[in-house]
Amino acid sequence: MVYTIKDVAKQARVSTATVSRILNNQPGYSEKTKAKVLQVIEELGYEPNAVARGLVKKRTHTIGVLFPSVSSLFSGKLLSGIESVTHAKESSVIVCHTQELGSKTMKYLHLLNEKRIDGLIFASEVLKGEYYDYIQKMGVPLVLLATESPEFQVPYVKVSDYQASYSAARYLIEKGHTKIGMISGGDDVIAGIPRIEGFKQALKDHALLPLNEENIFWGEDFGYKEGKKNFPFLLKRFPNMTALFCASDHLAMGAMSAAVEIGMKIPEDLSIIGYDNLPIAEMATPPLTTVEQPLEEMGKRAAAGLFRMLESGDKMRAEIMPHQIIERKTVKHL
Amino acid sequence: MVYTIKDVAKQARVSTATVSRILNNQPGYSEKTKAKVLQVIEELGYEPNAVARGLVKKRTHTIGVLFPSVSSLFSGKLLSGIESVTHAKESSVIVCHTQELGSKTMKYLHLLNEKRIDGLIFASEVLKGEYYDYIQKMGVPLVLLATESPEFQVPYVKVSDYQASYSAARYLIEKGHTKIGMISGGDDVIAGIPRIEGFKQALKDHALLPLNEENIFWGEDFGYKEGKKNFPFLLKRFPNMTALFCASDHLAMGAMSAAVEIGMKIPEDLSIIGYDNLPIAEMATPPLTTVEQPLEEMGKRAAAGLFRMLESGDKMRAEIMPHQIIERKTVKHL
DNA sequence: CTCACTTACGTAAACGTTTACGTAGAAACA
DNA sequence: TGTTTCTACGTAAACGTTTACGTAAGTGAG
Repeated sequence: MVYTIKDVAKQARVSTATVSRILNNQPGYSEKTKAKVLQVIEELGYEPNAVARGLVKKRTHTIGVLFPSVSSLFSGKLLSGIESVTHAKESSVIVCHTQELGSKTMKYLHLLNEKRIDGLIFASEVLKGEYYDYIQKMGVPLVLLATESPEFQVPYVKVSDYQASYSAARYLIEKGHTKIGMISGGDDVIAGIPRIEGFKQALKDHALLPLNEENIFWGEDFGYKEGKKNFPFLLKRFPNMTALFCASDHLAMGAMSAAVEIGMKIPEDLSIIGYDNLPIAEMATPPLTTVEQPLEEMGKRAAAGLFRMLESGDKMRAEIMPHQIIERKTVKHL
Repeated sequence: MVYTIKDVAKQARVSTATVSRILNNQPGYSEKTKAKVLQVIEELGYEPNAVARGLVKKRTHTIGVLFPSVSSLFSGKLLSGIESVTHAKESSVIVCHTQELGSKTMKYLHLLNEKRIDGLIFASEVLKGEYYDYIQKMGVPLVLLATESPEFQVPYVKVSDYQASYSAARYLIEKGHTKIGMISGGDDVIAGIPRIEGFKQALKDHALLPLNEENIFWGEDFGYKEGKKNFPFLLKRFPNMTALFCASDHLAMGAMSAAVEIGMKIPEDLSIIGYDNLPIAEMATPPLTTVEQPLEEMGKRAAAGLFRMLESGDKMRAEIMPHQIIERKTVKHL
């Protein structure tokens, strides 16, 4: 048997209004009735129905989070951050993994709209016009996480891919490297191009490389297999390379694996630096030097910003999170 | 402006009942009115309010999932499976990460109860009596995932830890090893003890080891650091070990790292087999041989079972999922 | 003692659906 | 033609809350 506010009211010989007031601690009752009502609540094990409450308050205390994939460490860390602040706000999060399929994304958006979520976090994927328009219609606050939108003005939380890549390259240069290669993860506007540009700029600023870009391999995605597959091609094009910047830790792991398979030693024969600082970076042999994105903190910030928008109504502004080089064992000082 | 069923009814000059019938395609209207209503819906961009619907139908099309941690690859894979079948059922999943804190778990349970979720998946943690009792009171179907309950009769989906560990040990034996060590991840009844017992039984069945268990190191948890920290202790106790079974891939990665740091070669000097087959296993250098748990499939099964219970009302029975040895490069044939 | 406030409630409408029940007209049948 | 059975709806209650509004009793000032 699950009880309602009416049962409580009846048992305590008061009206439902009074019970509701006590529950939401608003004024308008004596200490005596409060005690009585609380006692009845305790006895019955009554818990308010958030669905009914949501209906009248037009607030469900639920936010939606859209990820391309939910099973990667990357999403996991972001989600962990989001979830912890959301829970602290007495709310909960509905996760959706779109598998980067537009149709799935739209279907999720409709579902979330029907559920009348309070707000939305859109993570690590590009915000298409179709999505944006629909979210506008939904009328809920939106924040982008680990991505940004050149097209629409939407608050976001991310590190600067350009600057972080610049840092990675400069780090290698400071360690005495001059022949530096890069394996990129794609040509998307968010994480693809800026990382390449940051890398190139660092080399240029130190008057290092020719401009024909034979030292950059443009991959298809950011995965392990891609890194493993593409490393040999890059090496053939650029055989005297002494250091390599990979646009993700997964790519770096793949490249490292390919390198040791052909008998190279890391970091003696080749220095490698990754990007993300996923837990695997620490577990690699040797442990991977990489540039850290504070993923969990980013998730927290995004959620905190969303709740601020919800509560105060004013817009959140973009937050550029600091990145950081995590020095481990894959870069050799020449 | 967000429209309601009343707006649609008014515009289409019918009653809300008719609109509702059309929306839920129940009989009771002509093709002509249906067309008219659908047209109005289209024009207004009306979408039904799932909150109101949930209130009267007493079904929210939302399930809850409780994880100890949401940022591990392990949870990620499980969640991915759960999420995909849940979405196929037009439902959504609320994730909660308890951080293995009892107080947090109870708080989540209350939250989920207030939200009137339809069902609950409880993953990879032991189901305490307190939780079980409360969930019973909630009156929603429950399935355990990657865990089981010796105490209460609750359906679960998992591999047999005992058998999987037995297989791992037997695999090493078949490769000619006789001096086999193990690093365990704890002494809990679910994943700790059974893996140790399976391992011991395999050795016993092949008349291999003495019974004093100096070849087993009982760790505190299943993490990388624990593996790294404990490997040297085990090696000291059991110096002529040629093969090692670790109760998780993370432990194996840690042990591997510790081993190479003291100059050992894998698999020449020591063979290692892990447990889980997380993505990192493939990315390790050398790639880690391990026993696979089909995590994503397990997530799918658990969710599918939960929905079956919801729809048909009958109990789901426990499902033991098959495990499998994934042969990679960390085990040498003696 | 009267008047104005305040306190402590209760009443009932509203939130946006679904659905049991009722009914008018058409169709079918005898 | 009269009776019955469908079909195609409409009416209104119900789901479990919150909250605007009303009101009776108590309190304090003059």
